[in-house]
Amino acid sequence: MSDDPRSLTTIRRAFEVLDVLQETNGAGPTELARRMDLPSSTMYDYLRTLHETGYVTREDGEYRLSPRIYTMAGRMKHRDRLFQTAKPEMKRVANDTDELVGLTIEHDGKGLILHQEEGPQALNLGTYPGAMTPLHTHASGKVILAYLPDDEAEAILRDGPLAQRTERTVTDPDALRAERERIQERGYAVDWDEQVIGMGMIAVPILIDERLHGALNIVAPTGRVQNESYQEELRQKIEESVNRISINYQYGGSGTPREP
Amino acid sequence: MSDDPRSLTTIRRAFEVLDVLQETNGAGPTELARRMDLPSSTMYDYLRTLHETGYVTREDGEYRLSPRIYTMAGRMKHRDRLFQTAKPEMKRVANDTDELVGLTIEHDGKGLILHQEEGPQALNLGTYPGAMTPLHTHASGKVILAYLPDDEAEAILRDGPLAQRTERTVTDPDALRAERERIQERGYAVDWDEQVIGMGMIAVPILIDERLHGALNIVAPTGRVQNESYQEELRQKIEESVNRISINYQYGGSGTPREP
DNA sequence: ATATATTTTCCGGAATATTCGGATAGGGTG
DNA sequence: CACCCTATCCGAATATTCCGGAAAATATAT
Repeated sequence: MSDDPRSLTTIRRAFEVLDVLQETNGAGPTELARRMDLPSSTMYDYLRTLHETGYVTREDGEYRLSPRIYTMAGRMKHRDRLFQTAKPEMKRVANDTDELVGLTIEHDGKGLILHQEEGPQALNLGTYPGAMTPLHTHASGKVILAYLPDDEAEAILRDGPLAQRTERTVTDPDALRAERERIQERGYAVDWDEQVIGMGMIAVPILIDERLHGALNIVAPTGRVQNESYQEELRQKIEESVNRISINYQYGGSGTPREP
Repeated sequence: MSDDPRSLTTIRRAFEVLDVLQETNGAGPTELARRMDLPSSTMYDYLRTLHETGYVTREDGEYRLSPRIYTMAGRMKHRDRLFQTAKPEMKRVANDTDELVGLTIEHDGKGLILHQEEGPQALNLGTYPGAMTPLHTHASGKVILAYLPDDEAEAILRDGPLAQRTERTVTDPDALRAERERIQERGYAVDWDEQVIGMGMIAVPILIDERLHGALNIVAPTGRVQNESYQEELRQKIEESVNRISINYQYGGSGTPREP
């Protein structure tokens, strides 16, 4: 539990409380104390303090995560230049194609959905902004793997385990290494049924100044993605979109929009 | 600084560090230590621990908030029943009217934008999900004030100060009390130029089981909102939408969607 | 209604985790 | 190469956390 004797256990525990609160969806000191194996008087002190900070709410004896988290995340996203430049483009493509358009970045060796725009009829199979997924399980992640520095990509492939999400998920490191090269040559990646059955994805890297900033992808039902001409059409659309994003990112407006 | 001697200062400080990190957008121990008036060795301990938790990243000596916040907020939102039921309705209205549709909830005496859907051409004047604003400065907030229990509303009006956002912002408590009553009678609120010049808003309460869950609103340029027949049209659309939301909220599907 | 069980909140003192000055190492700049 | 600034490391003092147990509050059972 206390690995490094120099790290502040009080802080580590406080965040563990947040994690547990997220799972329990509202609980009292006793239950939380049980879950974390602490005296409930201690848990009480933690909850009281977390409540003071505003990140935890207390309603009739039940403590839960406070919507203040939304404010922190929202502000951060609002100030993110990649998000700001990508968003209008993603909207355009989503409305144009009526599919689901996603923007994924790498964080901590995993894929994190930074933003998503859905066309009016687009189907969404349970992915949402903020969700983290293993990189090797979908086209966006594989694009990221392909354009990550070799050593980082290799570390991810080597240190596994590489989760098997569906029966089509590629989990063999050598197969994934081969795919990295193919993606680097072609400049995009496609998958279907590898993360979720019925879901296909086309993804291209967002490279700015030679540096990988993320991947833009379109999600469509497997059937449609298998159709080569449609796949080609979608691919062109997101490639164009990425071009505009990278131009606007570099030469575009002020950067940070105003605050309300 | 240390108000209540029984609250855990380590936790309070840790969250203050997060706040400061949010403002600085990347900084080293020394700068952060200066800002919080602490020895930099102490700040180092905090940063090191926050980094361990995963909520802070360290890249070449610069510490910053980690995208992990997105994951926490995203999961929370994804599990929020009000959001889940409102979202498809908001999309429909946004595409139908081509304006900006918002869902605001009350938190800590202020208005918090839980979600926003923009029509393809909708203009967005700097509001974003997660943003918090004083309730008395826009239609959504006033609807919430009107349907909040009297004592809570009164506390907000009494304890001021009521910020003046534009020259049209209503800051007189008595005027706001009168408006509460009018809103309760009519069942909706309208404002223009009260929060942002050029921005008009129509808002209706989301009442489920007699309890206020939030407010749904449409934002449009002041000029369009001043047009009575258009205003009426928009109002009807969000009222219908709220009806569907409240029905689906009560009798709708499973509740929590699947995780990816 | 009354009794009983359970949970939340409060409190004081012991134990120990945090804190801070100072030492060291690392980076950048003229 | 010397200087300055910053990040990191360390050990000892002490202010904080932590826990057991009491009191209040709440829920459940009789």
